[in-house]
Amino acid sequence: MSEAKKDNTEEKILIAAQSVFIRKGMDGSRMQEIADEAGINKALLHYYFRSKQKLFEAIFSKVFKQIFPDIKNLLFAERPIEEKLGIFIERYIDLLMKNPFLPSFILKEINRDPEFLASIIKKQGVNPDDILRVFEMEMEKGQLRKFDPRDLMINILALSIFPFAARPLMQIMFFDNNKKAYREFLIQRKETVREFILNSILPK
Amino acid sequence: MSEAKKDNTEEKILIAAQSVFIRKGMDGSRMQEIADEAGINKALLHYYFRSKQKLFEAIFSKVFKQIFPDIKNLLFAERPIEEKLGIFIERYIDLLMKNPFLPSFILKEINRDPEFLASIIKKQGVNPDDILRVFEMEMEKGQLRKFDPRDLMINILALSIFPFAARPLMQIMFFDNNKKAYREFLIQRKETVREFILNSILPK
DNA sequence: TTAATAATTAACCGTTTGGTTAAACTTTTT
DNA sequence: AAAAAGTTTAACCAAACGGTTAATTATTAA
Repeated sequence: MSEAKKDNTEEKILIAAQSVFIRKGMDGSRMQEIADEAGINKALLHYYFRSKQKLFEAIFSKVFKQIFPDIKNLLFAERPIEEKLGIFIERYIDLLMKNPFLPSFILKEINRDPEFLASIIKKQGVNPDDILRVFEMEMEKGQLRKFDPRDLMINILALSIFPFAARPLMQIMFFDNNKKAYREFLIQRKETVREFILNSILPK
Repeated sequence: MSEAKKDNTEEKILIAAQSVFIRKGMDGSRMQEIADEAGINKALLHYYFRSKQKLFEAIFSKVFKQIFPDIKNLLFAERPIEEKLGIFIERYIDLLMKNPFLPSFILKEINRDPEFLASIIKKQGVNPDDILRVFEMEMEKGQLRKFDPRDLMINILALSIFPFAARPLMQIMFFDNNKKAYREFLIQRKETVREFILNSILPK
């Protein structure tokens, strides 16, 4: 029985596990529920991934990569910085609209087990310094107002991610719990955030 | 036995429950751990609060109130809007620095059980429309650039809350996991966020 | 002082949970 | 075709969990 079948089952498990973990987090998820959603026996989960922890680590690593979209190619391209930032923001919010549970999941788990997070980051060779250096270079060239590039990075992430992470609360408070209205708002927001960020960093 | 002793035990439970729930969330918390931290028998928890759910609701309601600080008095004061917003941002970030686990806790739980959240909001009579209306009035007076006041509100919250909610990740990525450096950054940020927001809304 | 009431605990209970085992079934190898 | 290896399942297990019970201790009321 082989690659074909094995891959198939393993993939069914990964898909189901991602769906459950991402919605309920490590603590809130049950192995039985994952097995049910994958349409297999619970023992099979342990046959493919020895423990809940191991299965979770596989999913978290996979999902974590998604939140670092293909930013480097974009960032090192030969384009004006305001264009690059605009494109990044739009793409990032698009990514989140397609994966609305992602922000809440990541925030939950990085707070639950920060040390595990640190080990993942090391393994993946994420290098934020490259990004910060791009900003610093633009500042020196006079294309950007001067300030701590980490603030800029965190501002971009905050403005993009927060409306998804806090969605239920925002939706109730400011949109009468109208799902469609909030969705429209998020689409609009791609432009709003872009303007907001660019307005704050371009030299007056 | 009475008020004195009863209050004392009840309060010990509330303090312990808040400490545990806020760090580990509903799913991650154990009644035994709360009992231990309160220095009492587990059965006492059920004697004072019938179930884990009930105890959690008591804590969540209490904590939830804290994230709506005394904003109304401030907002309806007779002051220039930029002054009011500046003060609000500073106070809010101060509040979060004193309660660093609050953002992650709230975000976790509003996503876990949004309907319970809705019921809490109703009970507490939070009225965000009042706030939005203040912004709209300032726009009509020409004191603020015109745009969706909900964006402004969400931007303020995002910029203030996100650095706390995503703290472990940000600290590792941008600060070499240096706790002190990140703390300094957050203190600085009170000013940064204020400038950032005001710069974005005051008429050019 | 004592009866009644409230607070507190140790021991227990049923269920759920992550995980294991041994057997059955399927595919591959010889 | 039969043995070996890999895959899948039903049944089971021990630990952890939220919650209950019955008895004990402390406080209040008579």
